[in-house]
Amino acid sequence: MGLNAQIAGALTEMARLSELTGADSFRVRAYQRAARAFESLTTDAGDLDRQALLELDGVGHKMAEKVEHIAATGTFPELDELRDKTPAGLIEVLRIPGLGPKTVRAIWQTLGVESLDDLKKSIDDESIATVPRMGAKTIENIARAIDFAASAGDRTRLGLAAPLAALVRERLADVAGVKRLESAGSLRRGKETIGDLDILAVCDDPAALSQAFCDMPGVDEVLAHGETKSSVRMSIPNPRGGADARIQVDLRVVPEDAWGAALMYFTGSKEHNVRLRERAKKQGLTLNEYGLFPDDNEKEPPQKRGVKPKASKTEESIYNALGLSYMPPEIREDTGELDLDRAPRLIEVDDIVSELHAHTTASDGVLSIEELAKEAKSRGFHTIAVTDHSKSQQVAHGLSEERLREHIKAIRAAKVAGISILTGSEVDIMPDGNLDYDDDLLAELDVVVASPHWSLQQKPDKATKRLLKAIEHPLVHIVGHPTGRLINKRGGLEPAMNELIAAAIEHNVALEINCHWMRLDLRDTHVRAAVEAGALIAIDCDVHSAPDFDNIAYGVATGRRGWLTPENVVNTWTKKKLHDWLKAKR
DNA sequence: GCCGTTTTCGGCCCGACTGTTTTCAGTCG
Repeated sequence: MGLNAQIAGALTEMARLSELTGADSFRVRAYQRAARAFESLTTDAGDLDRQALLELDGVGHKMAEKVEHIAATGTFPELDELRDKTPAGLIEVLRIPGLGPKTVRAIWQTLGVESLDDLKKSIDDESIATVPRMGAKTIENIARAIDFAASAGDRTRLGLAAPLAALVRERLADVAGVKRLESAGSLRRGKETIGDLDILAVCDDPAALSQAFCDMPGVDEVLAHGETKSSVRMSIPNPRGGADARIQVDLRVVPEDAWGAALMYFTGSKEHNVRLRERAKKQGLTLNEYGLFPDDNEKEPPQKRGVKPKASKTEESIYNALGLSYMPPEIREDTGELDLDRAPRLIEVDDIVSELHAHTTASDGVLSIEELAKEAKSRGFHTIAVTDHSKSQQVAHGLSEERLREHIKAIRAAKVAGISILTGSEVDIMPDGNLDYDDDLLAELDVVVASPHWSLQQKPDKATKRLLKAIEHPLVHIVGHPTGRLINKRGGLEPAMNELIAAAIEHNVALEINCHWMRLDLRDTHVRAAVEAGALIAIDCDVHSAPDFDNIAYGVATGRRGWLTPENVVNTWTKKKLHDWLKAKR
């Protein structure tokens, strides 16, 4: 684990433990905010002096001192003190949906519950009923929430959540009187994993919509069933067989006039919304999910008193009324976007006109060279590169030198009208940083994508050297999925990303955003660092079959989360510009 | 614990829903 992650982890733990011991909520929020600053920090915190630490959002003198402690010792005195006082098992109890710090604290102090197992026992022997405000219904809900947490497991990956959300919207769109329907939440912000799905609707007959929602196939539990809000739990079939994943889906029906305010509110992020409401307040306004209103300090909310909002119908009108330009959902994370005079023109799916990382039946793909090229052509691309695996990837039928030479001939012979087919390889970066083919063979290829596939548990300094060596190689164009992580499965390499980015700029190499929803590698925070430094980015689908081209949406979303604009993305370039860049390395 | 174009102290976003109560505490987003 890198230092930044370690700092973020320690501060998050501090926040959780503080909640459990009854610290005031503003102090808890301060720890959470500082933790987020280090989560998204792309320089190594160890390289920052006191002054630089203080410049981070949400870091003051006391926090900086604690951070320096963590860097030196892995912990800090206040955290150690709280760890001594608080059972470690309570953190997992806190993760059960519906159980907050107050309740966990109560069952801990009155019953001595110190872990999830203790909690289950207290339900079984009914001792939990002696805790204040603990009625039969609450106990029943806790029991169900424990089961749900066990079966839901990790957050759902974007590539599984997005199709499910589309399916839900499709079903609801058939209900009479539905006028608007949109996914909100972290799905709309394009996060790599999703906690629960939020669907927002406008409908003439909210009751019918809500009923249809709760009656959908796949719903196995209804949590709430009202006119404006309904919640269900449903299963996502596992594409590889085995146990289904479960996810909570919320439907909210809102008034048409408040659509923009509601969409903004339910899209989040929470931190972004908090900042917006603070900003509104400073301007003598108040912002809620019904609109932006004049702040008259009345207790009753303005919309209930018939006060006319300054803005509410569209998100753009609300941002404008606050003196801001429209913010694309992907950057609404309170990581500096609210300081912008104008939001950048972010990369879009339609900007992508080439694919430089694709496999055929020669290694582990299912398409022939021609089929691949035709599919790419149908997506409006001017160029497709055929980059099958290199020889070390034996499980993927990686190509020996001889087979690659034959393959090059076959690729050159293939013709599909209207698209350039380039020869290439996704060549393994060996653990020592050498490549899997000799230079004279690599020099024959139009495109070289160098990727790490194994030995992915190397120490950070070794991983950095390994990847730097590949970047410095004069024949390499692109470094594919640079960390090799698999979301929710494998952490992958943790190289010093800033060094890689600096080297990539120096050696005119593009770093890949691999679009597969299990990878999304580079991840959003890495992209942000690359964008700030001005590095080239390749957004590629790592195509193995035709539907893989659709993963482009996830890669583009990841780019947008990193504030990526089209100019530095090689896949947006014209054919001439792209081919000139490739040839410059030959 | 952070922060300052009203403030170096005294604020720190807003509302819905649920379940427990009988006027509200806790959780969530």
